[in-house]
Amino acid sequence: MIRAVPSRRDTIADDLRHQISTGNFQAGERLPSEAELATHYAVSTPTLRSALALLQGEGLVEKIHGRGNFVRRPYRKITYTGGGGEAPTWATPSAPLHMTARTTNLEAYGLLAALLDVPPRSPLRLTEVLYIAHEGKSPHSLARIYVPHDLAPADSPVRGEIAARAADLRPPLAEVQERLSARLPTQEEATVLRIAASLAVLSLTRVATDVTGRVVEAALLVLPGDRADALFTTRLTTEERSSKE
Amino acid sequence: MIRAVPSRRDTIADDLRHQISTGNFQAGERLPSEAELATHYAVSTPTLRSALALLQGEGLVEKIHGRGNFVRRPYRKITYTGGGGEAPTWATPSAPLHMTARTTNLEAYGLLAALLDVPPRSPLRLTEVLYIAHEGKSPHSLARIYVPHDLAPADSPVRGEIAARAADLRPPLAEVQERLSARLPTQEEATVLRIAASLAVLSLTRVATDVTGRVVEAALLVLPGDRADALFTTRLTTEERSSKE
DNA sequence: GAGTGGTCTAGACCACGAG
DNA sequence: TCGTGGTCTAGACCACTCA
Repeated sequence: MIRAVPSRRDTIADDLRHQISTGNFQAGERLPSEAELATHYAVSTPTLRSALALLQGEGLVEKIHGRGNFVRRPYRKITYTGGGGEAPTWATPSAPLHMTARTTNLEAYGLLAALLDVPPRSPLRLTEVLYIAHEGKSPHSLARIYVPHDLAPADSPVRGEIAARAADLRPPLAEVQERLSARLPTQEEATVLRIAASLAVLSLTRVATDVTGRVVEAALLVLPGDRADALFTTRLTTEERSSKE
Repeated sequence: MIRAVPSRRDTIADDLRHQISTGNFQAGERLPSEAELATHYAVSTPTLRSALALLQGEGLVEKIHGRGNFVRRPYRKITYTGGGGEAPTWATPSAPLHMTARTTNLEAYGLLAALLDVPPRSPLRLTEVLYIAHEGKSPHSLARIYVPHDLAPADSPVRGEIAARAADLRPPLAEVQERLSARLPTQEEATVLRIAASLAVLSLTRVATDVTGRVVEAALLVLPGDRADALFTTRLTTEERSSKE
């Protein structure tokens, strides 16, 4: 099942990976131009570019049009902590992420209406908050949070962290559903996050319901696969254990 | 930020997508050969192939070397249900998945040792069960489950479902940790699952601990992003709600 | 304007699958 | 053997970035 003759693309990608991992190419450094690399490896530019595309998909290399190919800094892996209730949505190992937020009011339609469990015919007024997390200068992840307009705080300033969303003046949460899938980013997401279109993202949809059964928040999160993962911890109560059969 | 002039690749991909969605190309059907398509769209073969690669990454098209490009059947989306305790790991909407399993004994090393929380120097004897779920004839997803050898059932036959793993003769579970990330498949995974190397997979690592704190199971699951997602439901108890500040 | 990556061409030759 | 996809070439021309 394994190719007897590895393709030139793979050979080149392996070599570049090795050179990056050994520090021959430093993090943040610009690689030689594609033309130079193609000459060095004695391949044509399309072949070399396909090798770079592999590294790009792994998040090792970032291409910037008109400037060059850059070795990405090793990531601080950020862990999204699921389970809704407890405090920190983001477990940040060292440096905190900087968030920018933009608030918009709109009406529920299509997917949003389904998420918020409102009839699509009688649209609900929503407050959308678009968060872009930054790690240093480069964007890290993306979150769109929708809250029914009457539950949104009257003032909607930029807030320091995603966890500090309007969770205070509402009935307590009763249930949080989080659905995760892996996919490639949309073109828009790839542009905003400055990631390759071939880098997988973790797409997370979170719906929070309060004790009255009303959906009080829906969130769409996009976490690039090379710098974020999600962790769910379930502690089983004795009742659950015994009901397991 | 949006390209004013869409590339030929995108134009062709859009057209093929449209033809597939309108049933002009039926599910399971073979597309015209790449040479024919290239002629039809008046582009060169590499350009046409890059358009097909997009559809492949979306799971709409399956390439089979020497045979052609085939329209994939629409997927039954399978939902992996997290949270460990409750019964069904897989929520299967209609047709159940068929599982094949292979049991091996080996020793914990590297990643496995870390997962099972044993010192890497004194390797632990493990039983590995490799599951491949099939939907009809084509592979669906992949699971590798590791259990300490002394906890594995003496007989290790092929079992009907993944949930029926050795969970009966052990101390009850106390905690389940599930870590999810999005990435591209390894070459091996792509081969086994017959998916494109560019189709994102959901990678799930599950570690179950019993009441004594011992790791009794580690599982590595690979769920292709086009046919599976994961769902976590958290019901908040009153204590958790009140401790939220 | 110089240098970079982005897209595309019009072929060539190789590897795989089925008859 | 024949038709398919897989890989690769050696350019061309366009678009973006920066000085």
